[in-house]
Amino acid sequence: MKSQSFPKPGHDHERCVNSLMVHAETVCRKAGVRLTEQRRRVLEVIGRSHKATGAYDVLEAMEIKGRRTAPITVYRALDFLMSVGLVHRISCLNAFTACHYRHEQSPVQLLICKACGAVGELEEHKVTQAIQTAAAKAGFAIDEPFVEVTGKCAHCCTA
Amino acid sequence: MKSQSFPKPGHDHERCVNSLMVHAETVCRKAGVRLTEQRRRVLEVIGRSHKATGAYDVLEAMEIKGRRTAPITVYRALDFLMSVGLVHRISCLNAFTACHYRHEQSPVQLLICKACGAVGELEEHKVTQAIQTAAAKAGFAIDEPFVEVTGKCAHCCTA
DNA sequence: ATTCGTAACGTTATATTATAACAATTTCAA
DNA sequence: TTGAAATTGTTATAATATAACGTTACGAAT
Repeated sequence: MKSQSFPKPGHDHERCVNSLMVHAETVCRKAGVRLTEQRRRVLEVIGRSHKATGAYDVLEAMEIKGRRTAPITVYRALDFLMSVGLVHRISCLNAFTACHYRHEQSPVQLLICKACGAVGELEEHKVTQAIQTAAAKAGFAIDEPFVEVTGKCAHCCTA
Repeated sequence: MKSQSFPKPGHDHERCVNSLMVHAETVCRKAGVRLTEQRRRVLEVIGRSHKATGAYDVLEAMEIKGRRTAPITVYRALDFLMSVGLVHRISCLNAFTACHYRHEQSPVQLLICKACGAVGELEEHKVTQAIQTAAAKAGFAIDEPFVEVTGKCAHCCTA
């Protein structure tokens, strides 16, 4: 799998999800943390699309026979998944997206298509470096750089 | 006033606020939009510090003799102020900060000090360009790039 | 100066997103 | 197997943001 990309419309998404879940197992095993049932379910729901998913959307999708779990359950799973780099938060939308690539933990740039809702993940070191340089000039020590770009993806541009 | 910077601790903040309000008048006059009393009050409150300010903090600060305006009033003013570039939204904090510089409308990078809460504003074209280049490679047409960097400011680093 | 259309604001209600606090359960290792 | 820590359940509530609709203020055109 590529280390960065925008999701192609019509790609084999089932493989995509399978790969995501297998990867998740690997990541958690290596880190010595537990990918529990709840966490797996939350990741599966978010991974079903490349779109931004709200916490309450996840909640709804996890509903079984009218029985829904509490919001806190989803938020706890999300916090865990973000801590291991399997999910990205999209602040400007108050939403989340699964990390479908292998850039675990390193800074990512998110591209958010306003037309189709898809979220692309980039890992451009030049962007990160430019931010690092700019921050350093101001004497600012970076903890985490969040880059979220709204716009129109290639597919929606041509369509 | 510099076009970009991190607020110096101990700077003359009163001048800072005065300058902000004068600038706001100018911007609005030029744009042919109205800096009404409510909008002015909201901007004044936000401009009082270089920190991130929540909408409900503004609400509280605007309270006169126990009488507070409705949240929507603040949000409407914030939407207006953002539309003319006098206020920046800080998505990762669900908060807002006054724009103390003169980079109206062009993309800005926000530096958020986790120690003292101060927010710095940069306008580094290299950052914007790096994002532009990266997005272009992915065929993505940028609408707006949000860059929010958390960390520790120069003053807090040495303190 | 009047009036008329639009922009701004007031008012009430509610939607959406996120967390607190504490009890019960599960897990894994000693 | 038992005890500490991690996870989850349960209930309640906090924090952030918007909808809908009526009223007022403003400014341009007559």
